[in-house]
Amino acid sequence: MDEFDNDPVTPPTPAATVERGSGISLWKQIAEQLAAEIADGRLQPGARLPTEAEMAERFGVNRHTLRRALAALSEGGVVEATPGRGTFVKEPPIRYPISARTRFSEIVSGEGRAPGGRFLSAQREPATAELAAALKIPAGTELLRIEMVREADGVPIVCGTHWYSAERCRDLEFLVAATGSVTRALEALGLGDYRRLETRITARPADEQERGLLALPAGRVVMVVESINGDARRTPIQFTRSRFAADRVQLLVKN
Amino acid sequence: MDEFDNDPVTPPTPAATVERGSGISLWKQIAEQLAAEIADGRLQPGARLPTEAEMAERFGVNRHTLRRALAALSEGGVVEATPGRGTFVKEPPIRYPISARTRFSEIVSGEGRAPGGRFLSAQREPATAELAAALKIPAGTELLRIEMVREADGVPIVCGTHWYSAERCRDLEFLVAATGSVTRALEALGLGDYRRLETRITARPADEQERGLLALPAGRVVMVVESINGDARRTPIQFTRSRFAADRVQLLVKN
DNA sequence: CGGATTTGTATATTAATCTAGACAAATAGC
DNA sequence: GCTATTTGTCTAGATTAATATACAAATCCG
Repeated sequence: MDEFDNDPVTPPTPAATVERGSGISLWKQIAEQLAAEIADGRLQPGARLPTEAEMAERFGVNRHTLRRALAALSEGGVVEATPGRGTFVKEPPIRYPISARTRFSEIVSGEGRAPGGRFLSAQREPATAELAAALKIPAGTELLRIEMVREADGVPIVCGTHWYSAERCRDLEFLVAATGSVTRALEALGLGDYRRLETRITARPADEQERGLLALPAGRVVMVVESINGDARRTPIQFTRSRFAADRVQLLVKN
Repeated sequence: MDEFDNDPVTPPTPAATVERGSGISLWKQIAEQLAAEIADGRLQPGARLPTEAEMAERFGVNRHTLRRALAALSEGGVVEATPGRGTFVKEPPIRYPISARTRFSEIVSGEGRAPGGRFLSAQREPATAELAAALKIPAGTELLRIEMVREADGVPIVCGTHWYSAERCRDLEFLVAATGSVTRALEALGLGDYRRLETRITARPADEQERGLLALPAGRVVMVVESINGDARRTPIQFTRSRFAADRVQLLVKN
């Protein structure tokens, strides 16, 4: 038998200990410990961490030291703090593949989250030169413009503008409102099999309207994804400009 | 193709870099890097490290910082520094099993090192009470006392005193001197199959004589191993008191 | 609205880490 | 033995990490 046997001399501490003078700074030790708790699921995404004061006491450390640990985690996008509310484990970004056949609800479901969305507005307007070129139609042709916000588990992910050549889908706006799904509305019109023909991606700070729609604090970034979608014969039928909340989505391009 | 391709933009530095403000102190980073070099064989046991000044420059830190890294390694028994000579990668301790059949030369050979030894002296003396009890003979019986030092790769490992009951092996001392091996000398006397009957282990600081024989600096420790060895019929024929240099040997007791 | 809670920010102080330079002590080679 | 080299030790100062308080600002709840 071992001299130390199995005697539980050390109390079964819930592992909230740091070691001073070890060559690893306290904030780093704390950050690693919290990151581990998040990584192995003891702290679920969306969960609220104890208050800074509580954790500082738990680790036996000053609140400022603990805050530096949180700052490191926040830097790495692992947690997010909001004044007055607390610090929360960040939801992992949705992995959003940009492929020929890309459907929001399928992707979100595939990530184990509940897809949703809001229909904002629909109106008719003439095609600008850019839209006309993208859709290969004469400039000034009347288009149907639809504004939408799409959500996962109730949090907005992307707001987007869709333009349809109006003559090809006269009742689309009503169908979208009725079914709540662009995909299903298009299916009803026999255009269910649309596919991406071209996609352009860029990014910039979210403007005020986007921050409102996506519930983003100031300074956050949106990824702007413009795509031209066509039917089975690769004829352009739709142009979309979507703005994804960059810290909630990771666009995935397979090569 | 990746945007960064395989262009070797960063020069092929021999990995002597440290990161400031990373939450890990410089000395720790250096210690870990050196330990890695030793662990993966880039620095062989016995090899001399560059001078402190050189390494300090290589890592871009002050000599004191580097010294703290070396202190940590020295603490862990990974390196050893001697003034005026340099800092050396420590030889790993010989694993020395204490079993019924324990032969120095076999053990050292088994560790891939060259066994050796020096015969120091032989004299006859009467048995003390302790020796008499161990060998189960009357107190005062004349014993043969032999002093030896045994080495591995030329570095002394253990100095030992052996007592034999003189009448059973009158010419042993000459045979040992001639063959250089206790084992072979005993074999010549038909006592080759001696085995450990009992072993007692303790430790203490090395005295002056031991430090001389084992080339130990002041303050080092010897493990004192007393064993009673017997013949095939378990009759005691030999008592030994060996002093192992504690930092060169690891005694191994299998259970 | 108003109070309680919680994160954010500022300032000052103490402790740990790193730097700088000088010199002593041991070793090796001539 | 003498000199150069290398590790050991000391003192002093600069930089970074951590602590201690205090208060502002945002959020939540009744």
